Amino acid sequence: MRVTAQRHHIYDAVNRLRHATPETILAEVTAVLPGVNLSTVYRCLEALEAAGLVSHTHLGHTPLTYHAIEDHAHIHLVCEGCGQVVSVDAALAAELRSRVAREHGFDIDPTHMAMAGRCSVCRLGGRDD
Amino acid sequence: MRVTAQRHHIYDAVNRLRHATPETILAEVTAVLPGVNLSTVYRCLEALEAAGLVSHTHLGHTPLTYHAIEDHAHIHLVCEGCGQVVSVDAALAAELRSRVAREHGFDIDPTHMAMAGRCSVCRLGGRDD
DNA sequence: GTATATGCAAAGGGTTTGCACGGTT
DNA sequence: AACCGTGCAAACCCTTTGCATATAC
Repeated sequence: MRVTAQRHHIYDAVNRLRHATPETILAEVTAVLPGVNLSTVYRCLEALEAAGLVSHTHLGHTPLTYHAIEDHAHIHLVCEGCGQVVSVDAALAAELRSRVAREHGFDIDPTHMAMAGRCSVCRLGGRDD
Repeated sequence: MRVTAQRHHIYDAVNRLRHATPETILAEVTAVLPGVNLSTVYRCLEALEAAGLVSHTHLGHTPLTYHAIEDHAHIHLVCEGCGQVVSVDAALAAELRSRVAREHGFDIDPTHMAMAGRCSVCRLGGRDD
């Protein structure tokens, strides 16, 4: 894998940002490397992911989010009320994982897609949307 | 809520199809009601959902899928190898739900977003994608 | 009769692709 | 020198929106 300035800075941006989207990564990288293109960001992220250096999570309605591999061991909870993203320990899904594996032979990765729900504030506040 | 032929047929199509997407619903409805428009499908689904008659699930890379409310009590597992969608009882996530509720005050709806993973076939077959 | 749904066409957001140029190895 | 990565522009897919017409109430 070739080392280019773009890949380097994109990798750095992912490590620096929380819930980094291609757009926020582009903004971050452009500050130090003007002229970078969005499609380059997409292609670099793909390459970095194939190389096992970053990974992505689907949050739902928003664009894909990327994060460093080490940050990966949590489940993302997206509040349908306020959109807030809460991260919780992936170990909380251990029992679900083992039961699904046992009963259905399916190996779940609970970190790859967020789970929807309602945060405490929206739940108590009765916020509908 | 007004009862129109479109809404009626779209509702029927959702009840008939599995993992109904707006496109597959359109095809189904067009067969019996030619000239229906995709945007009508989207708007009707929105109305039916607001009325509590259908609900939708995010499967990941694919378009939204709609289903009848009664069918709703399962978690969708999407295999990253073959794309297969497996449905399992939502009760399997009961412990995860209560722990997250207790520890984070967050009320998870495990049915709204699918969970990614690998089905038994792809796991054993070592399929990468 | 009036408010709401529909069809159509166009726009929108996120992501992917084709191609020629430039940079890494 | 060969190949891979980049910038640019256009295309792509899914979804939403504006507007005039048609329809349910």
